[in-house]
Amino acid sequence: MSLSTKYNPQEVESKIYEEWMTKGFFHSKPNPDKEPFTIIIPPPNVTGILHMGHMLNNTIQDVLIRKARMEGKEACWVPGTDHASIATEAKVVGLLREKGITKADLTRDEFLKHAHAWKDKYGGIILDQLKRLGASCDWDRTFFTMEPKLSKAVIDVFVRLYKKGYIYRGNKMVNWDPTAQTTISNEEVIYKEVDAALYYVNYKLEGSDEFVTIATTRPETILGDTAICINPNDERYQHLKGKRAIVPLVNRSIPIIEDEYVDLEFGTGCLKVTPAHDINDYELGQKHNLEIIDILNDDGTLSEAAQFFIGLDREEARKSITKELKALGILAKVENLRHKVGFSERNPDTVVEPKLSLQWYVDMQEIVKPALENVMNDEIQFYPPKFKNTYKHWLDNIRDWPISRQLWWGQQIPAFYYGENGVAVAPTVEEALEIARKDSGDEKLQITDLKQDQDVVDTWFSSWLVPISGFDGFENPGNEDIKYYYPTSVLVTGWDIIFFWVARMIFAGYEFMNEKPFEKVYFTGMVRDLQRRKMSKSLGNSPDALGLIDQYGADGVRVGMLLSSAAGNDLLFDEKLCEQGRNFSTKIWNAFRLVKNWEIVEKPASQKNTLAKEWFEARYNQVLVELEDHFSKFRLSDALMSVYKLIWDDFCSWYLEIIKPDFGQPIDKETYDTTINFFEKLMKVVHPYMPFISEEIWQKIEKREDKDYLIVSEWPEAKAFDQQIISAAEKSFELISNIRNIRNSNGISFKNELELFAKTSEFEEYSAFKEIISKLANLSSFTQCEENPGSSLSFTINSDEFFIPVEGKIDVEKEKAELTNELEYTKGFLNTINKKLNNERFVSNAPENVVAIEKKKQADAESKIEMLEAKLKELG
RNA sequence: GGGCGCUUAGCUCAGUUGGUUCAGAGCAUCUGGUUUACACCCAGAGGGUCGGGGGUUCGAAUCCCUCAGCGCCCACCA
Repeated sequence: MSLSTKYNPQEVESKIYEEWMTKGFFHSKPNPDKEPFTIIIPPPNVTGILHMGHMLNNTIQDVLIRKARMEGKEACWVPGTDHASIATEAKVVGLLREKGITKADLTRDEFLKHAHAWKDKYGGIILDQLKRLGASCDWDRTFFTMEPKLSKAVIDVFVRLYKKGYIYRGNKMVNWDPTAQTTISNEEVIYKEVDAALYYVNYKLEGSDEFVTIATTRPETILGDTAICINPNDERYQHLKGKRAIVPLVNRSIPIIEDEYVDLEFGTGCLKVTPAHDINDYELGQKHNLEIIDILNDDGTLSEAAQFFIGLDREEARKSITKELKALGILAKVENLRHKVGFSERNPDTVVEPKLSLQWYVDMQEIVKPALENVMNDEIQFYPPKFKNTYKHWLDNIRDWPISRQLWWGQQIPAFYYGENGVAVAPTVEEALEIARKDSGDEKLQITDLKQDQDVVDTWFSSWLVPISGFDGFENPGNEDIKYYYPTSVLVTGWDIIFFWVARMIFAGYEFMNEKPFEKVYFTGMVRDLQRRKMSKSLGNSPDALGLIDQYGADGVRVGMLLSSAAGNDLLFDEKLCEQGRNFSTKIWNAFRLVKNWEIVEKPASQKNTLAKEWFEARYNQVLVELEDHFSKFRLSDALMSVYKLIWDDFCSWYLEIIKPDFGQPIDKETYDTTINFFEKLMKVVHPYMPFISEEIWQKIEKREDKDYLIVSEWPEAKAFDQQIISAAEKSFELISNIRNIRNSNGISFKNELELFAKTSEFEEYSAFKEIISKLANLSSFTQCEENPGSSLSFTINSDEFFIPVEGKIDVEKEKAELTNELEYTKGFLNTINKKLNNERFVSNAPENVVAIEKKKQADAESKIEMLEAKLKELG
């Protein structure tokens, strides 16, 4: 079989993925003979396209799932997409606008028709992109959070929690996104520092020519003022107590109230109170029984209630009113102020407006309890554990969850209103009718008398259920899937959604299944650029994910991403890492090509080859143990690095170089077979990281049976290994390196054979590797000696001395300088050891073995000094 | 304002219970090498008083205190 000189990832990857799919290797079903290993994907937005964050996150999941599959577990990775109500609705609204259609012109059904059409056409592209990455998801199980079954679960859960008293409707201050025109939760508000202005405005006191100056960042809200507040302890304003002031422009008379909430230091110490447009003002208003004047429409323009600037946007109104106040001569001054302003997560340019409104809430007080406890006691383990703190802090301060959204794309809230104040919460209108009739005692109520709530629930109110609803655990609580796969094994997600999603899934798990949703949570970091900036479209610093795969191959990109990403750490993405990944593919391919092209001959293996095989076998098993340790701690980068070095350094640089026949010579069959077997073993351990090239080589090694694919092969089990041969080999390799170093620093070409003499008590050990050393260091002889054979370069390893005779071709002065350096260093080293050993307290307190080690170091250093001095003397 | 975390080589980071896994890795840099699997390569080298200071200890990158710088989360002053 001939192998192409160049490895072509594009061609190989699509072919291999196709084969895996056809053979159904990704599909999982409950198998009582196997241990389940389950991952639920963090469902990407249905409108999304693959970005770096997805690539990192899903590569990690794929590594874990592939390893589990090879370990003989029933590996099930459930993919899906999230309907992402705000994001998707915004997208559809935007597209309709381009066609000249506004949402207001459409009925709910018409709008949803458009939305579904768009989703069917473009939604889920991201899932195909994940296939390019090599994601081995069970695609037969793909879910969509708005598909009928999952939506039904959402509705049922709503009703269930309502009946339990956990869901209520309340009129409170909420965060309002005027662009999307919906409520959003606290978690969806992003605070950013902005440069703003602080306006000082004079309010006339009622029945007087005096005035009081307030400071505000939002002069447009003056129109909704219903009080001025001072701190009762403020010496400056004692005279204002009990008086009233006049709101400029609207000429409303408002009370001057007192509250210690007011900060004496800030502004003038006089606070204007607008209960409709600020959370703190609202609370003041409640406390002091103030009127609430809402001067804004839902879209952020000024309402009739404002009296002035009606229909003008908030920002515009601010400018206009400032002008007006200035004209009236009551704008005392304007200062620059840098302060934090809340923006909408989904519309990053939109300032969130506090707004009083009637919304549905989940009461979190009870539901949170088991969720906190079971993370703190590690029943659910966080990697890295530092996120337990963040989690606890949030849960300790948790507030009720506003779940209604003024959108159409999502699950409509199953609340039906009738009569004056009647509300019936039920999954269907028919059931609601029954409840309504019973509650109201009015048997004549008809379906047409019921009006369903127009809002939908928060997207997270559906995604918090996916570990359960993904296995149909609500409608079919006892089904085989949910019994077998739940709780899932590990959740892999970014720490940025720890509150949005992770915490809420934990609540849901305990609330609805009475069991955790997952055993472990692996938090990935954010992918950033080299300047630590977040990847973003506007910065243009986000590489094209698919472009990277085209360029470096999926394997290359996967390796590139995982080379430097410890759990919880942000990944500073550098395309060079992908290059390194691609180079690794090429390296593996070339090594395979080398071996495959050897001519094979029936003859006994040389001692050198046998030794090399024994050593590599041991080394391989040693690395397997390392790997298990890394994997058990989710150190995926370390595990990858172990494999990388095993293949590149141990296998290619040492093993293959040792057994490589001279040019044009054949190799003995036994060594060849073993080497091919090593390839199989190496492809297994690299497979989770580089699924494509490993499978390709696996298939090229020999003709395989139909089901004999690497993806479903057995993960190798670490066997007991010979530690002795490893350390002996390491000694020999060090010797080889030393000789190479001598060649290098003295300009002796590798082509010149050298003689090597050793003055050591362990000559037997070295000479076992004689053939190997001679080959890799190009020696003509390697013999034991008692004394320096003369005109030699020499070096030591531990206390063994080695000599290489060179016929006057070396630089004596340079050699002398090097020796002197080393002598000085060793003397200094000995000095510190002597100090330690002369310290009575050290000798009497430190454990025996530690003292013994120091004594050995002392002896070694002493003999080394002796030797170095002798050498220097010899050189003159 | 409350909380969490970080600071180790030029860069990105490991370093678990204080001592032989202790000063490491990868990348980058430098030197040398190419008719022989691979320049997407091979061989080799240099580089850090572990942020500063103090303490505990026979012994500290590791534990404690303190200072400085950085990052993040939460709350939020109009």
